[in-house]
Amino acid sequence: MSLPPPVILDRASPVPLYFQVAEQFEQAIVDGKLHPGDRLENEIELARQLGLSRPTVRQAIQLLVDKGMLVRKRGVGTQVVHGQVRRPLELTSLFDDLSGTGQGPRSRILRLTRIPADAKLSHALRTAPGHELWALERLRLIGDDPLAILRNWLRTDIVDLSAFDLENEGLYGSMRRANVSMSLARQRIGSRRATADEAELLNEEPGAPLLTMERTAYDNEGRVVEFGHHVYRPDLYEFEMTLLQK
Amino acid sequence: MSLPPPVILDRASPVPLYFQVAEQFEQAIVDGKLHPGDRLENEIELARQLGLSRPTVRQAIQLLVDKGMLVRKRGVGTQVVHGQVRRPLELTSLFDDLSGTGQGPRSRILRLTRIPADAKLSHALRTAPGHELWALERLRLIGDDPLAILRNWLRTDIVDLSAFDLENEGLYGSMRRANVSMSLARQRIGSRRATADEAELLNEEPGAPLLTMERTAYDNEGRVVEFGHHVYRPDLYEFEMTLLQK
DNA sequence: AACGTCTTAATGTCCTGACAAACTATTGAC
DNA sequence: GTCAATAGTTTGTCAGGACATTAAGACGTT
Repeated sequence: MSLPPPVILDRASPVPLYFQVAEQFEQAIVDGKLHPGDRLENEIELARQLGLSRPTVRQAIQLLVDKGMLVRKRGVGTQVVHGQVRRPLELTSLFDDLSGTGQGPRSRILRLTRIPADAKLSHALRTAPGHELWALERLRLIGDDPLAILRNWLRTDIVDLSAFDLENEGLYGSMRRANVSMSLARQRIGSRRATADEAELLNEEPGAPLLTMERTAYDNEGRVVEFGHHVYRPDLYEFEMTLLQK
Repeated sequence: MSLPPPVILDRASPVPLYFQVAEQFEQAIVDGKLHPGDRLENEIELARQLGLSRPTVRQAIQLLVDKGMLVRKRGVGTQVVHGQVRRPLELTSLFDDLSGTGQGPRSRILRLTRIPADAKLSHALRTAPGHELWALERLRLIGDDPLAILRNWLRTDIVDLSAFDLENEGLYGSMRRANVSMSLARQRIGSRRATADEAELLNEEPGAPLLTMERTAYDNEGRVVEFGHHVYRPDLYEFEMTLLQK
């Protein structure tokens, strides 16, 4: 005897039905109502219970399969994955999430100025040399401990920045408000020694190892909208990610 | 006037039709027959030209959208993405690819022994303390330059390892031959100072920064099948990845 | 030239239906 | 008890269809 599917559908909602189903199954997994190893009802039975078509149910399940939360096997069924995937590294997580709860990370703006692009920046941002850019530099802290130095450069003709907006909505929020959409970003994670300035800002010794992350973000038209270079104290930070077999 | 779709379907093939379509579109993008910014025929017309149903064509397109090669927009159409995604970091790329071509990286086995699991390893591999493990340590080189020290631990009851097999097919190949399938892996990328031993092996100064990567791989049943800890010379290596907007 | 409206184009969502393939369980023969 | 064959279960693939929503272009008016 299996549980009814933990789903209540709202056909009046603008949220697609397949998405509602996926979200509620995901919530059931996260909440512990569905446990690793649990098997779902077969697709035809699920569709019948939910009053949906089988393709719609399959589409919902596929979303969770893509997220690594469910696994399907022909002739066997659909099962909640053992060892749940933690939230994968996503585009927006590259920007500071000013959730403001508890003792989470926060950022202090060190500098926000307009500069002409030098050769390196004009190459990274695909602009003409001398093109005007925002140069944003922030110190990221956990409590009173410095965690990272975040440097970002953006074209001034794409987005307007102010210290006030950055404090309230973060860089990503400012870009979204300027209707700058990002569809993909390339990043490289590496390591090097801290410079004297970085060491001082991060309370490290000069020459101490730093974890580095350099990123170029593109919009839907393939234009570079942002270039960033971050350095982190490796004793306080590491990049965690989940890889799925394709 | 648009080009015919670059697709030849083989209905006798065991490869699903949607997959054939996706593969051949992808090939056309990679080969330059389709350029960034190019728009595909609309779905209905594509389906007609290919003699397929629209859902089948949509499934093929969705594969390439998920790979970040195509982008769709309601009311507008489907377009080849500007700024193609490079091959994303995948599970198997974590293991050495002994492609043996040119001056690619190669590995020298430093040690392959059976050891009883200590507390840390039994925790990482979810075994009882004392459980027998393979301890594999390799030095990875580019030409004559040491690049990385790769350490991996696996349960001896899951896979058999030999220096011969590792030289010929790599760790991943050995696991595949033992029917060990991995569906996901968690990894953390960080940085720390080199120990004296590591520094000597990597031709670095003691205390030099190293880029580190720790990984736990799981099979389809959620069991830990491998635990690895790699350290890289950051002047010779960085992790590069592409993130897609979800 | 700018703006609003309408039409057209294309994708997004959802449905019904059928058959194939892989996996598991059952049954019968030896 | 073992093995092969068969049946049952479930997902995978594919087809055809309809309506909704979003986006862009054309056209008329100011």
